[in-house]
Order: sequence, then structure tokens, then C-alpha cells
Amino acid sequence: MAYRHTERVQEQLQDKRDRILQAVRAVVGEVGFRGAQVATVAEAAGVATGTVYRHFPSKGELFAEALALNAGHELAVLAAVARSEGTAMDRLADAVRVFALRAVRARRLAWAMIAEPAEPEVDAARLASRRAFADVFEGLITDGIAAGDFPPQNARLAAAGLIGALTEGLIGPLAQDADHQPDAAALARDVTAFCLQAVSARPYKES
Amino acid sequence: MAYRHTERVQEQLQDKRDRILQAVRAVVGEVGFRGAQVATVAEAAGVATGTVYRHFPSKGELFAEALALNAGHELAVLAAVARSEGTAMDRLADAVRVFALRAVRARRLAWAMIAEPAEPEVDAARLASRRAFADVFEGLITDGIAAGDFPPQNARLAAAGLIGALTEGLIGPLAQDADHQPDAAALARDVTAFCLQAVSARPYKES
DNA sequence: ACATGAAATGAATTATAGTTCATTTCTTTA
DNA sequence: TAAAGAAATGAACTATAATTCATTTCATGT
Repeated sequence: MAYRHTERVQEQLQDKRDRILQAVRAVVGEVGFRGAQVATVAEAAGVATGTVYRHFPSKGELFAEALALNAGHELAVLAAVARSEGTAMDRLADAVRVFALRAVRARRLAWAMIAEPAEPEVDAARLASRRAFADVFEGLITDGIAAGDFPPQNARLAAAGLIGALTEGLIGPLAQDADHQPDAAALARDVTAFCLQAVSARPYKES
Repeated sequence: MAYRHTERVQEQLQDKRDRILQAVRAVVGEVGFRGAQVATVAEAAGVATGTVYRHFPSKGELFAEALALNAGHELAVLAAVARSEGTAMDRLADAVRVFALRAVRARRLAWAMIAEPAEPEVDAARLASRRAFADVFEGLITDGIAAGDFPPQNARLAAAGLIGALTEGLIGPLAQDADHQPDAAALARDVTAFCLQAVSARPYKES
């Protein structure tokens, strides 16, 4: 017997794994999934291409894990806001505002995480995280309906609508050319207003 | 001199071109941009792969033109609704409803046309058509504000929000598993309600 | 019918990017 | 320090799909 894994090696391995995941985040935040190649990620992580495959079985799984990691972090932030004190209306307002502010602060990354299609594994991971986000919003809307803050409505659909509106308004293609809205705070404010109105206004009735 | 283009040949050429564009539509409606290869499109059009390149310079431009064609058609429908008689609110309601119904009727195609990233040329064409759609909604919202139907708001952002909500609610990933909403009409109704609430001027509860 | 030029064909080529693996470098323990 | 096992390397390999082009087929006008 002349070699056995020591704690330090384990740490180095874990550290390298983490660095690769962080590199995915950085590269994707820069050029999106479209432009993120394994070789590029490896270079950004300071390792050789082959090393990536010692830590992850395939590009798809690597990217999916990176997405899940990031989404999990964002979800924790959002869930904390949703769990805070206050009326459902206030908490929904805070949640939407937080989501909006964080998204505009890292548009390219947010777009990739939320909407940009990629490998099937990534799509699957995103679907899961997207559902988790929608669940948070749905819970708040349901609370609001129960409390009488909001009118009865299809909470599940409304949650999806909120995410869609946030995505499109903040980070989608239409928002890319932000030649008229360079002010992130103002953008977040307007989007928040739109979202709250969408769930809090009285039901529309045809005349 | 022994050969010159005759009208009949021109027609055949035009016809073949159209058939290829139609084939793109059919294939994309089936498997999306992700699964749409030039060879598949050629087969669907009943021509050889190489023939496609006699009519279009590249895959990207072919697909971009197919998208523009389809989007133009949808836009015409939407614009006609928006131009009809009635209050801004009614016209917006109709526009949203029409958009929703047509989208759910061909989900895969709609998702590809509206959101599924593809070649850069396709993305560019989509951005243009997306702006055109947003412009229609924006115009209606602006009209509504002027008429006092809707409260003052960021009309451009609201238009983007509507498109986002429609996309997410009707054809996005969250809507794919329509295990609970097989009824297209009901889905369209709920989405329409959400969209109208988002821009309408009747707060449910004073804050 | 035939000569001519255009269009269609589809197998071969090319480009891109993911994956592998023989070799090298690093860690550990005797 | 040397042997042994593990990790890292990156050039080579492979798979996929877009594009090309030598050849064949088709239309036209004499």
C-alpha cells in the first residue's frame, strides 16, 4: 500500500469541482449557453478540457448542475422574502421586486438560467427550478386570495404569468435593447407595478 | 440560343421555394428548431437536400424567412383585431384572446416562433416580429390610457409583460405539462383575464 | 429530335464541438 | 527518495449536421 486519498486531496478535488461549476456560471453569464463550450469553461476554470470529464460525465450534466446550483441559491433568497412578515400583497411585492432587481443586475445570466434553451439535461433542470419559482409565487397568490387581498383567480396560471412578465420585461429580447431604460431601479419598479396589478386588480368583465 | 426562362419555369421555381418554406413550418411545428435539420426539411418538401441551397443561401436565412412569413401572417390577424371597432379595453381583450387561442392551437409551433432560440438570423427575425407584436399591444394600451380605460403606466413595458405572460402561461415549459388544463378555451380565458387585470384600472383593494 | 443551358440531385466534404485515452504530473507512504 | 496509485493533460478521435459540387435530369427553341 503506497497511496490513499487524504483529506487534503479530497478538498482539492472538491475545490476543482467547484471551480469548474463557478466557471460555467461565469462563462454562461458572459456568452450564454449558446457560446459556452467545454473547452472555454475548462480554460476559465484553469484546468484542461479532459479534467472536466473527470468531474462530470458530460457537458449536459455539468451545465445542468451549474444551473441547479445557481437556481437553488436564487430560490432560497426568494423563499426567504416570501416567508417574511407582512400581508400577502406586501410579500408578493417584495418577492417580485427582489426577483426583478437581481435579474437586471445580471441579465445575461438570468436569461440563460430562466429561458435560454440548451442541452436536454439543462432544460430538465430548468423546468424543475422554474416550477419551484412558480410555486413560491403561487403560494403567495393563494395566500392573498385567502386573505381577501386578491380576487379569486387561477393562481397557478397567474404565477406562470408573473414569471413570464418578469422574464420578458426584464431580461428577454425586448429588454436587451435597453436604450430607453438604463435605470435598473426604475425598470424594476415598473415591472413590479405591472405584476401586482395583474394579480390584485378586480376581475375584468366584458361589457 | 436554345433556352430561356419561361413563365412556367418561374412558377415552378416559386412553387418549390414556397414548398420548402411550408416544409420548414411543418417540421418546426413538429419538432421545433432544435430538431429541424435541413435534410429533414428537404424530405418534407419532397426535394433533395442540395435543392434547398439553390433557393436559400443558408439554413439560418431559410429558417429566418420561414419565421418572418409566419409571424407576418399572425401579425396581420392581430393587427386586424386591434383595428376593429370598440373601446381600447375591448380591443385589447379581443387581441389577447385571439393571440391565446391561436397559440394554444399550435403550441409547438408557437413556442418555436416566439421563444425557442435558434440560429442568429432566426433570432434577429424573431426580435423584429416580436417587436411588431409588442407594438400592437402597446398601441392598444396607449389608446386605453388616453381614453381613461387604463391607468397611466409604462405602456412599452406592459406590452412586453403581456407577451411574456401569454408565452409563459400558454406555451412555455410550465404549460407543456398541461395535465390539469387540457381545455384550451378555459386556458385562453384565464390567461386573458390575467392580462386584462394587469393593465386595467380597477384596483381590487385600496392599499 | 437534338443541342443547350438551367435546375435538381445526393454522396462526399467540411466544420464544429463533445468526448476519449495514452501519457505526464502529482501525492502519498514505506 | 523511490515506488505506486490517482489525477491532470490536451492532442486525437468521433459524431453530427451544414454545405458543396460533379453528375444527372429536365425545359426550351430550332
